[in-house]
Amino acid sequence: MKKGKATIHDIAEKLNITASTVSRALNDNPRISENTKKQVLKMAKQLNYQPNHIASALRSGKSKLIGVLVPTANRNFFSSVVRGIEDIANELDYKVIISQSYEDPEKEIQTVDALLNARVDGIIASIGKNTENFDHFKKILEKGIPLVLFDRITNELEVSQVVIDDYYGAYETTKHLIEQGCRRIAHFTSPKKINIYRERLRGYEDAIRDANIPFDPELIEESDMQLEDGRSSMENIINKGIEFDAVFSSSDYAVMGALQVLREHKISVPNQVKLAGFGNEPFTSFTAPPITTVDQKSIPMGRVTAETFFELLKSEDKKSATHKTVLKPELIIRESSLKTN
Amino acid sequence: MKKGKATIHDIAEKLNITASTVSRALNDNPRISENTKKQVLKMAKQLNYQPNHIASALRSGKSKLIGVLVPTANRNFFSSVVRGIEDIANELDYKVIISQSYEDPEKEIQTVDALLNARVDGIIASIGKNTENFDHFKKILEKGIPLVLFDRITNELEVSQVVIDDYYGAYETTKHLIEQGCRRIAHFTSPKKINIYRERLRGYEDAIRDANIPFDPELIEESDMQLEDGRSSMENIINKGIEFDAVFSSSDYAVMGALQVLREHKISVPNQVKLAGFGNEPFTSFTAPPITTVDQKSIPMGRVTAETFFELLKSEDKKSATHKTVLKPELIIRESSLKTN
DNA sequence: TACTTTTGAGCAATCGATTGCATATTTAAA
DNA sequence: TTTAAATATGCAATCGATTGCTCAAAAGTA
Repeated sequence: MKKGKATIHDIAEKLNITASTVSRALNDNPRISENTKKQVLKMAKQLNYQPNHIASALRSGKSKLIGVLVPTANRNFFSSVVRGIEDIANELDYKVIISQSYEDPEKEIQTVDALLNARVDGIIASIGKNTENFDHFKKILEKGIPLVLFDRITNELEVSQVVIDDYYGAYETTKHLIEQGCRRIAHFTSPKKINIYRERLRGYEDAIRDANIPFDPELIEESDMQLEDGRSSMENIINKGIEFDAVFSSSDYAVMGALQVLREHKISVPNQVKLAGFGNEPFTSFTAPPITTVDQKSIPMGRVTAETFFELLKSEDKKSATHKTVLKPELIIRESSLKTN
Repeated sequence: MKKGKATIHDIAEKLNITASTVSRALNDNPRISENTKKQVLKMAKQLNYQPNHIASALRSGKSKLIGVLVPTANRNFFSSVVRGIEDIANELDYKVIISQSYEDPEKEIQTVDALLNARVDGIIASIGKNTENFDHFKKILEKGIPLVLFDRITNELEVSQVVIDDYYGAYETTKHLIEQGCRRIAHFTSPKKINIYRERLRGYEDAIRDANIPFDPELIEESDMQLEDGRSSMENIINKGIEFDAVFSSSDYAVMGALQVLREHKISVPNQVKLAGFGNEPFTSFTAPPITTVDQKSIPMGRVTAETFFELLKSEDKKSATHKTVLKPELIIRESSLKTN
């Protein structure tokens, strides 16, 4: 029984062959006879041999580890994407290392470094919302290490990316609100320069214009989009006496804040004001009334991201293997946005 | 610039010393002179040296990797614990590998094996609710690999564990409902033989008895505790015509289901029936009315679990370093359980 | 029978860092 | 001045698996 770990050398010794032969047999190398392979496999089982991935990683340069970098692990969207990634990675015998940037650019840089140090075979990331310099991501690319971005992306990098069609999601949502009779739709967005909010705003604007409704900048509220921010935004609009009959928020949390404030002001949803959010956070279906929102397809996004990643990993020419996938989000219509006959 | 990666040998060559000296210098070994250390550090920076953790792991037998096994990564409670673990692990230069068992005992076994194969330095796990055989965990212990369990534990294993005081949480919640005037409190629980539901049931029963309220088995509903299950349980009770004035559910999801059904039956919460859940899932504060629940201290639990883990890792004698931490949960009282004057 | 191929395995170097055991150089003590 | 004790490095093996190159034996060809 020894110290517990059997190595290829132990197998080799028992069988009176060399470790190289054992290694080749285990890797099903055609240069080894069937007979030898059979014996090796049998002995491996008998000795309860477990390959040492670390040794193999050192020699082969492949760690079978993927680094996943998300702003925070405990947000439903991100943890669901991680789940999707892990689903696929495990099927292919890869392990997922998870790290968080906490939306802090400094920490994001360190974390990328740490992942690189851990010798991951590649990185999947969603960019923190305060990140404006992308040198740390460029560094990954320069090292020839596969990189795939999802959801929070940037155009400054030539990388594979997986996103949902934020523009479409926002356009459809806004259109839906208009169809329900709304003409003065407030929009909550973020001043942050990240793709998702920008695209959603664009979708909102276009839908408004296409319906020949004048765009009123007074109806746009910028904030950090947390629940509290949504509350303030709503209060702002109400206090300024701005006329509005709907709120379309780029974040479910912010729209939740709006709902609370409306309740407090005894403004009825959806009778007087209709609401829609974005993200399909679990809670949106549990509120009273349930909130209309846009599903971001988080688990599929994780799976597609992982698939994109492994394609890239296999490809010879990283450059030309770069491509962008756009998933269609789904408008989930619930009571908060429905016309009350 | 070479191929990009500088090794200790490159540093050694430039400085006309040996790799051993460089290695010692980088590890701040007292046997190396301050002067040499300074030079090595300087050259390391100059060559942009990044230590190869894989090589170090192979030689030292320490991978600086922790395996974290959870039923599913995208449940708020688990992802928050993972976040807490990651917080601490990162401070100590450890990386976290995450894997999921999907509540499937078979998959759980495979996953443990995979983590062991990845040569993690230790494992932190929460047991799947269908797991009844613990041999795979015993195997971890037999190999002398540190193991810490959190939340979903078992008494069949002599390991360090971190849990909340489920009994206390349930007792306090039930007591609170009684204080609000309830006498016929239904309890939703699971038939699964796992510690958390058993303890919560015990807390419920004791609180009832201590208040001299007769225990009525008709008020106990067993299910898998998902939202749909909560709905059925509530329907059951209503349809059977069982008298009740409160529901205390061991799961927030199930109590959410109950709330929906009560709404549909036009039974007013908290006027006619009071509600309390367990878990403090984010949505519970967003419902109408907001739901009273028990906070499980997920992020602290993650941090404490990680701390327990690292203590164990450092300790010489794994056996005696085994200990159990019990965190106090917090009853979060919200409108759903409050007496309406 | 003599010569070329094919097949199956072994040898030894390698991946990069670590570490027990020398060894050389100083410094301190006798 | 001689010897003992520190101090600073070097040497070489090691962790376990992989792989280019070499070589012997068996099979095929002329």
